[in-house]
Amino acid sequence: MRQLPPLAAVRVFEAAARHENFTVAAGELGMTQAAVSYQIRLLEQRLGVPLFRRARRRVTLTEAGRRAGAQLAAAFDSIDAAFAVLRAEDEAVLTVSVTNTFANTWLAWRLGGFHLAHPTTAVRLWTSNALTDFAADEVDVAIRSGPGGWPGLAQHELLPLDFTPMCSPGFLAGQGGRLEPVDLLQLPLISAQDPWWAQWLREAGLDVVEARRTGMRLDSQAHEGHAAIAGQGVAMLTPFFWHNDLVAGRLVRPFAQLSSMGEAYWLVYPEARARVPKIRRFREWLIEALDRDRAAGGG
Amino acid sequence: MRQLPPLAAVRVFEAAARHENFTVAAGELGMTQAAVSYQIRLLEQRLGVPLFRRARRRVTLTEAGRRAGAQLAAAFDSIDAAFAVLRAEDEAVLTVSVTNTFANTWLAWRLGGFHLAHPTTAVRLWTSNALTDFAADEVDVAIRSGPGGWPGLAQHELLPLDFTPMCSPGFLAGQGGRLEPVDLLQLPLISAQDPWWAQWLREAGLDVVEARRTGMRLDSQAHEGHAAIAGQGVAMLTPFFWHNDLVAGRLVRPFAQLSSMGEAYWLVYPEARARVPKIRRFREWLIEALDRDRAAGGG
DNA sequence: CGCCGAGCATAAGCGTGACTTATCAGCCCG
DNA sequence: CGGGCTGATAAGTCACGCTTATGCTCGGCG
Repeated sequence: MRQLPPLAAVRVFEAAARHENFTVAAGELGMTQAAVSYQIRLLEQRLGVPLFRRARRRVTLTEAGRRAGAQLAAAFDSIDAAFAVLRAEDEAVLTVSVTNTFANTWLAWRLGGFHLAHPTTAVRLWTSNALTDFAADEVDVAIRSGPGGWPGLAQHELLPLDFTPMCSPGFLAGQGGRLEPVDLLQLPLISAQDPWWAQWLREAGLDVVEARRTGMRLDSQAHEGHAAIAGQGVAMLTPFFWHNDLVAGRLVRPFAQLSSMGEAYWLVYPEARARVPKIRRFREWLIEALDRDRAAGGG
Repeated sequence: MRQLPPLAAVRVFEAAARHENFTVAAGELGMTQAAVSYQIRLLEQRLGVPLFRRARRRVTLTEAGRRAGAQLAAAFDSIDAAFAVLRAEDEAVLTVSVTNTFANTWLAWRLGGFHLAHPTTAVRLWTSNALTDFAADEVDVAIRSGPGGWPGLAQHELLPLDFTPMCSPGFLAGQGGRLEPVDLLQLPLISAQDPWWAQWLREAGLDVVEARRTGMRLDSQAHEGHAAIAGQGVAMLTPFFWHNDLVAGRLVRPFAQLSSMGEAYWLVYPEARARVPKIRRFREWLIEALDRDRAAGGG
């Protein structure tokens, strides 16, 4: 029966022994010098043997420490090797399946921040509006809209998918500078067949019998928004995605009413991979970046 | 740069892989089955790979798990070996230097409990009234009386060393059934030269000019107490040590006054060995056993 | 000679995640 | 069909590993 010391302390000692320098070891392990000092002392007290000699503002290994350190380095290499085969997959590349809209209006502009925070992990964006088959597509995480509740997937709600009509300032001026909901029935609506229109108009008190089939139909809110900016009509957009364009005056939002179909944007990935480091890092960065944006007043 | 999973989880997995049984692994590691299940799941989520197949009320290793498990077993053996040389000292024997008094009146009667709790650690008692040289005597821990404050030693106060006169019931009857402090000056005092007598009598309001040199002198409270039980006179004893004899009526305590010279009994050992497992186990058992005794009303 | 920076030790305080307890669910067996 | 093994799961607790802040010592340098 083995009688191992606490492995956290052992790991710290191995790093400290390699460098013969607590501060450097702390840096390697991503912790503070004080923590290293603490763990080493713990281990020494447990063994009853000094592992380092403290002298003149520096530490040197004792003979006992040197021998143990060398053997531990090999042991940890072995542990590392044991798991290396299991994570044969590329830890350096994270593949994100993401809708066109989210990629264009938000993610592409922020991804630099992730790379700054985690220089060793490259992100590959895979824009697709279809639901992801994680196994087949070699996708690590997906950003999707929907009602949530996918089985076998961990999910994090990113933002509620609400919407309101928007158009270009020029377009609005052409309509006399202001609009009532009822006016929309006469105006060119971008992707008018989208159920969002019916929902919003219904909530505005207008009884819409049938969806209008006329006008342009685009397959992504990103395109719809750009069409609206170009003055082609009124688009039903999610304010969060168009915050910058609203602030910059490229888009205006004639109505306060904000509707929703109960959907949201989600970050999802297989539950079984919830703690894969690259996935965890991306999740934490994404949620924090969104929080920051919300605190700053929108997208 | 290595990218190791949390080592606590790795250690649990190694044991679980060896047994292919979470409950048994939990037993080996001294934790609950729930904890093992938790750690395995953590590890699997981190690797993104199932290590066990759950089927029919039992777990079997997956191929990935089997390979990793085998390699980990070797790695932990290596870690164990790295420290084995350092703890060349005998983990199976704990040497306790202890005063005659404490050994006879308390420790010897309780030691069985320690052995029950820790069957693999044998305790060797080394009774000696001299202060211990831990290095020279190959003593692990010492139980000593004194004022405390030894440099380089960790210390735990066990009990205050207070004292009061005691004698046998027969002896007391021979004196008319009750005593006043002043009577003591005429009676045979056991180890009358002991400064405890002067201290107690002074606190009782009697001015003792010189220590009495007559009567028997014994070198240990254990012997003094037994002499008192034998009716040889009045001894100055620590109630905690003689609780059983007081309850059983072998000794009586004529006075409520309890004096002290500010000393106490201490458990001490070198600070550098504070976390050596056998020392830690003994410390925890000893302090708990004393607490239990105190809760039960004395030694 | 005195100041500063590098390096480790130490104290205090905090947050979290590794545990425990309790319960449920599946399966085997008598 | 119930009892006795398994493991999974949920909730709640507590230890302890970590951070922050500070002190100390030593060496280098102007």
